[in-house]
Amino acid sequence: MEYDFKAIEDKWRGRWVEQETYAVKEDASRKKFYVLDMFPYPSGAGLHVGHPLGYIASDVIARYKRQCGFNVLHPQGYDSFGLPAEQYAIQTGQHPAITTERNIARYRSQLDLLGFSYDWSREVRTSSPDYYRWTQWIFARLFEHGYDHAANKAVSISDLESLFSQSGNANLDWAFGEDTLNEAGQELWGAAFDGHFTALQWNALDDAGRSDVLMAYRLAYLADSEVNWCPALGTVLANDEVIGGKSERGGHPVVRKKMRQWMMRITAYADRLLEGLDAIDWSESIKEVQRNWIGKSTGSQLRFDIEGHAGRQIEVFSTRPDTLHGANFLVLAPEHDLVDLIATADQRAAVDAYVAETASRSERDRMAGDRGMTGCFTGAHAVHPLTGDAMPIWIADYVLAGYGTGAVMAVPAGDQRDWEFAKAFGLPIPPIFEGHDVEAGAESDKRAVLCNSGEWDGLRCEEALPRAIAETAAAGFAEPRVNYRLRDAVFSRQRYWGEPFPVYYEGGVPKLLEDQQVLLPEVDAYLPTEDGDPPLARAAHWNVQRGDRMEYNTMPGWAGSSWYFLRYMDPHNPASLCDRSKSDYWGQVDLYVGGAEHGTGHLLYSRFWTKFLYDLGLIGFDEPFAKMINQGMILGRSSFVYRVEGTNTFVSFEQRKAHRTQRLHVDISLVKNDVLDLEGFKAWRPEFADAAFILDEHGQYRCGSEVEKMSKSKYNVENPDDLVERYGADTLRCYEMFLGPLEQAKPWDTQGINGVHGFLRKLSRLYRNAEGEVLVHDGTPSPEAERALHKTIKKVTEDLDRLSWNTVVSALMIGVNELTEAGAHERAVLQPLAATLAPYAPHLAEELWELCGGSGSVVDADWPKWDASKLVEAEVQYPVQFNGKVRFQFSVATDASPSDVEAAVLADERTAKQLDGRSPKKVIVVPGRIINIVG
RNA sequence: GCGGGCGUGGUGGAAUUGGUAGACACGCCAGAUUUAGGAUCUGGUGCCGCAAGGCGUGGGGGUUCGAGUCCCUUCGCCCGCACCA
Repeated sequence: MEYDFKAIEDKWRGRWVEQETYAVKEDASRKKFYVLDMFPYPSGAGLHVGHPLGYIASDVIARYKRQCGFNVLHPQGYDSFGLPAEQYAIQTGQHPAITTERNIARYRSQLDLLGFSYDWSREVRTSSPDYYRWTQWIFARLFEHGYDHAANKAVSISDLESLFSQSGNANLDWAFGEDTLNEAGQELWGAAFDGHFTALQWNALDDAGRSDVLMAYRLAYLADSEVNWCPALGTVLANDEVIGGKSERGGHPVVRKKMRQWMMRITAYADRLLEGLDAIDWSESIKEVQRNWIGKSTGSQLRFDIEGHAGRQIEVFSTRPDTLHGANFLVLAPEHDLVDLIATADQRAAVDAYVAETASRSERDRMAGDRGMTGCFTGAHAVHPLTGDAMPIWIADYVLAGYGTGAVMAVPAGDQRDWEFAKAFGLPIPPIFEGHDVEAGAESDKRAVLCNSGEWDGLRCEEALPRAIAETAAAGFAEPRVNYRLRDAVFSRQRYWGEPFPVYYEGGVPKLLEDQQVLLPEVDAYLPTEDGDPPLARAAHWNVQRGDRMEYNTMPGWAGSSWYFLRYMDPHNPASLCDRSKSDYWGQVDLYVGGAEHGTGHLLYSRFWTKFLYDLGLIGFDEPFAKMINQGMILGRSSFVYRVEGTNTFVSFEQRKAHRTQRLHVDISLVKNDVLDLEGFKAWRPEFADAAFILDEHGQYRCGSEVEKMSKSKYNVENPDDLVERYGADTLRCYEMFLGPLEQAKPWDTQGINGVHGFLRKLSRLYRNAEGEVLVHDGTPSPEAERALHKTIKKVTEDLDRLSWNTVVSALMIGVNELTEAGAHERAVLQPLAATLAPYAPHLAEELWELCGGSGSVVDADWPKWDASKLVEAEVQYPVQFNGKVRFQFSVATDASPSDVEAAVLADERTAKQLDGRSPKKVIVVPGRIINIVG
């Protein structure tokens, strides 16, 4: 056999393990390259052909860069804490560690089949105590740090304590959140301090009081917050784990509930997370998702007095204070604190009814899309700060309680929603833009020129806005303000299978427990206790290690995945999470490959933790992933049969319309070219054993088909193990890359794999014929063979440099086709060809490299360089256009100058024929490309 | 509604800075070979036309000697966010 892929792949897989081919070490004399895959959650289902796509792509680049002389770090590991293993544990009593271990073993065996160049000695697992020890350590540092906006970095809480004891909290610009304090803390903050305290007051506080105050400054803090509680899963979910009111995993209902939770003050980093996006090479769509998620808006916070409520004011955030002259009413969210206070007697019943109605229908209606404007007048009025005019105060559910201050100043001439509200309730629309027809809709164009706006008349937004922000602030009724949509992240989960917190409580005060590692305890069941405490509360000897009790919650799935890329650099370090010398050497991930579904989760949190670790001086860079590529999904091609209703008769695709039919998925292994294997179908499932068929004119049963997501229930899953068995790993690797651009979603088509398999076979035949005789010899290659080789090297190199994985396979195919035609069997050609093939088909490349007498492993073979002089042909063929249409081909010496070419082509008889007596107006010669004659 | 992306043969796709549109494959057609296997080899294959030639990158318009590529406009599809003040 000329291409015995099975023997070849077994042989080299074994050698690589034996010789530790893929182990890497730091080497200061060499340039590094770090290629990383998003590590998988080891699910029980195993891999389908879609999963390895990104791994193959990153492996190709890792191997290419290594051949180019880089010291390449290309590790793999497992995100092994998570819900499915826990769910399985609840059902079966099986410890999640055992399930996880088994799934990892299965994953590993499947990955090993594909010939990846991972350095497995660096494997990490987030659920291993040696790993989560450092996740806990990072948490502890977050607990011990706050964020100083003046210094624009994380700063130690102990520094803050000494500042407090010297001068209270005056003049500090640290990130804090008074609204997330617990009751005692809010009491202290509001009643005792009114937001400000002196050194004297601070020094007089007891341990619990100080803890309450400091909590408002910590980056990891405890707060009574509204959380997404999922009763079915018995746990809290982060916002990005809730989709349309249902849990992302399992689709269970989620409700809002107030709970005391650990939180992460990611909002402190909002600005840096936003700015950092400009410096990284990610897809515009993911950057945009993150920008939207952070949702920064700049403007003013304005205060409006309320008629008849001296001392009370309504605070409003606006990005367009320059339109203040057009504001003629206020709108509060129905949940706003002041609604109850200001509603007048005659409007109270209506207000109460509207508030109740909003509360009851909020969930479902929020999803319903556009509803008409609803709202209700409170009867109260505010005072316009510039004109003193009375402004009616309304409530409406288009104003969200959770954003800004939960109140807006309505400018119907400038905001479409305000305009619609004004129209719906017959409120006036004061014009504030020159030439604007207020009946036609709001003026959203920022280039519109203001009028009826006092000193700002004649200005556009660009000039008026900064003045408005400054002047309203100077006038004393507003302050410049930046608002974010980003919320702090909930960091507690009521689960078993996650990192335990290194925290105990003493008199209700949380303290770090760090002189020994807090390990995940054994429990008798993986469910909450009868009191509703999380599963960890069941652990009898564990739950009081110090103080009164341990923290029973565990950390969310994203904790371990927020820093794993660092641990690969120094995976076994017992003294620190990653030695600074190692992280300085390996640095940022140069290429990160993974799915796009983590835009607001993993990819935001890991940026946040990276910036924090940078602030602490633990690493020297503050963005983890310099460049990222998101692979598209590989879709399955499902096949369908059509059962005539109420019978066991199946009708072929074309004739199905003549019957009332039911469409059923059929296993794709029973279908070839849309034609059903009838006997196979009958044997597939018992109920089809006596199936009858209505066939088409060729006597065949033709199936319908559709491209959908791969899933077991659709019987359209292609399994990589089977394909490796039939075609070999090298074929599968090449084929997955050949399918199309990596980032694009594309359907899987098993038939196409034959073409790629044939290519590798044809390539093998250059080296060894069907009888197994070696054809490689030391003769001098023909110019055609050399040209084919160097053309291929050039194309493959350039394509890999621009990460165009799919076109590389085409280039190799063309090269092999040309070399076959040229009968090239010379070592001088075939040895570099093997090196060029190595990133895509490493097993076969090793075999052929060895066969050519190459030294060492092809993995370390120098990447071949193309020789431009070998590419030059004596003559160039020019397509000759007349008025833009190609009429004939014209050969001319390569070294002819453009004017020589012009003269030669004009002298050609075919040119005369095309011109038919006319004289050319213009002749364009693009050297090496094209000739265009106008005339 | 807003944001991002994409529309090229029967299919996946190629065309990197404007320079022969459809490379490379799949599929299909024809032939060869082979005691039917999901094998191999050769040739053909965008559309119309016998041909010369014409038409062709969702549609319309423009810039240019030349447009899949740039500009304007319009239609359709996919993804994300969704009343963010």
